[in-house]
Amino acid sequence: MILSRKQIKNIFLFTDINESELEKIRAFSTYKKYKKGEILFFDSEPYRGFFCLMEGTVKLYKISKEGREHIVHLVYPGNIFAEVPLFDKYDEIKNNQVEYPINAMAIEDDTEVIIIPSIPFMDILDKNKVVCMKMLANFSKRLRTLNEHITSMTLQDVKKRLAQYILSELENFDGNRKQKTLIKSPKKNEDKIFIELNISKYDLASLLGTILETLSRTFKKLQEEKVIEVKGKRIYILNQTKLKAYNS
Amino acid sequence: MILSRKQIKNIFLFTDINESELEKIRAFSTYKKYKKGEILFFDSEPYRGFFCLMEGTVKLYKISKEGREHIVHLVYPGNIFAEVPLFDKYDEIKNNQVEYPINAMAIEDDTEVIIIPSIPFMDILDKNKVVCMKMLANFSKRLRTLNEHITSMTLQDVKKRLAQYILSELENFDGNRKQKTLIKSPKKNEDKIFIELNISKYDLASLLGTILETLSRTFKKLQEEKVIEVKGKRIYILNQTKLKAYNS
DNA sequence: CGTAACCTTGATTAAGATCAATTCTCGTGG
DNA sequence: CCACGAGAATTGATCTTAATCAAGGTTACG
Repeated sequence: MILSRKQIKNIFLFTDINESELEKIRAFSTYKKYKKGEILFFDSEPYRGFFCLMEGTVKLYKISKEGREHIVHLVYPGNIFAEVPLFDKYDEIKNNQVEYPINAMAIEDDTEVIIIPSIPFMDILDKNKVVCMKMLANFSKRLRTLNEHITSMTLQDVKKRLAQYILSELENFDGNRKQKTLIKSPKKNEDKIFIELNISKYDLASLLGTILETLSRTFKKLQEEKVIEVKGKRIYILNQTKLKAYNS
Repeated sequence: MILSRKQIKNIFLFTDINESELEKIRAFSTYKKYKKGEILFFDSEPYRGFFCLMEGTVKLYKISKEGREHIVHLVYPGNIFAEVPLFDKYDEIKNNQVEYPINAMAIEDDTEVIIIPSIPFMDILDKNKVVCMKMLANFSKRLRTLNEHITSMTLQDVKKRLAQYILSELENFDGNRKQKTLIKSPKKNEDKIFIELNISKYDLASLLGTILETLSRTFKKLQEEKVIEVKGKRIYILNQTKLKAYNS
């Protein structure tokens, strides 16, 4: 299957590109579809280009020697990933000496991607200042996210991190997310605001730098404090003020 | 004081730029010198441009509500910092609505910087593809570093993190560091390899995501295991194999 | 309606933070 | 050259958070 140019324009990196360049991209990229749980690439696997996510969700994660997993980043449609090696290891890429720096797994069924090979892409980049600037903006955003991620891992306990996560889900997604999720949350039902978790609790634990059991207990604590109410994947916000207070 | 063009060329971002552009940069940038412990900017302070480090060392760090500090990044001469807002908040910069996302402190005497204001710099960037590509490479490198940082914070205990730090100091600095440090370490003395810590143990603890007391105890453990020997700022490596074994 | 995946709960342990008291080191002035 | 004092580092005792181990419960879905 080949994607239409229109679909490719859904990737933020390519929204402002002209039709002929778009056609080139379409020509040299490959399309793939994954089921939930399938691996896109492993850490240390040979690098074969970067990914654009069209549909679904992808987790980027590391695994420790002992087998514990930590999600470094969640990717939503319209965004790209595994683009880092392009710019600091370009010479090695030409000699096929580069590896993916992380693991990537689809965590939804029907996760669709296009894979863009490095060399033709660098050609596009070379001719398109807009793409260049968008890539810079992309990196800036990611650095900001990662900085916040580090800060919350090192300076905040699990309860605070969870509170922060719930709040970030609540305060309407900054364009990182697709419509689908936007519609889902936050919503009101019987006068209660709620969010709908779009990842498993296992993945949420891993994203918050903890384990499933601890997450479960932390949810319980927040419920006991009448801050939230957990019903399966739905989390009702009972006291937003208190929730915000956790993070100063 | 104004820096010479030659000095500005020491900044990796500007090594390949032409003389007239260099002169422009020199003209609109300001020079500053700091003593150990002085603040370059605080988290949330109004953004007034990015920094190029000429001499000394700068720590970029966050502080928790409770007062605990975590160093997110150490900057060495030749490198730039606080450049992130340029690319994801440029419009807000024009309206003076942007803040520094982190704290920056000089941790050496005679720390010298130049400060580059945003708007004229974006002009330079717009006309110089090389600068653009270097900025991309810079971001890639930083993302890689941050990824590793997160991974070690979340998946490794303090002993492993310390071992990793010592090893990274040992395996000769990848250009991030200036000559000075390169000469200092690693060295041999009475047939023993050693490194010389170039930051205080307080800062090292903060960089490793722990506190001084825990760092001290961890050094002790590594000494008891005959892996290293600590003499003030000097760390002798007694068993490099064992040191490497900690990180798989 | 049965099974697998997902999640919760309890008991125990371990790592590391906190609090508190010294000790060490090194630069400065007498 | 020595003494003093401040900042830096060490050590001990205790407490807290979260990981681990183990078992049981829930939910979704064929």
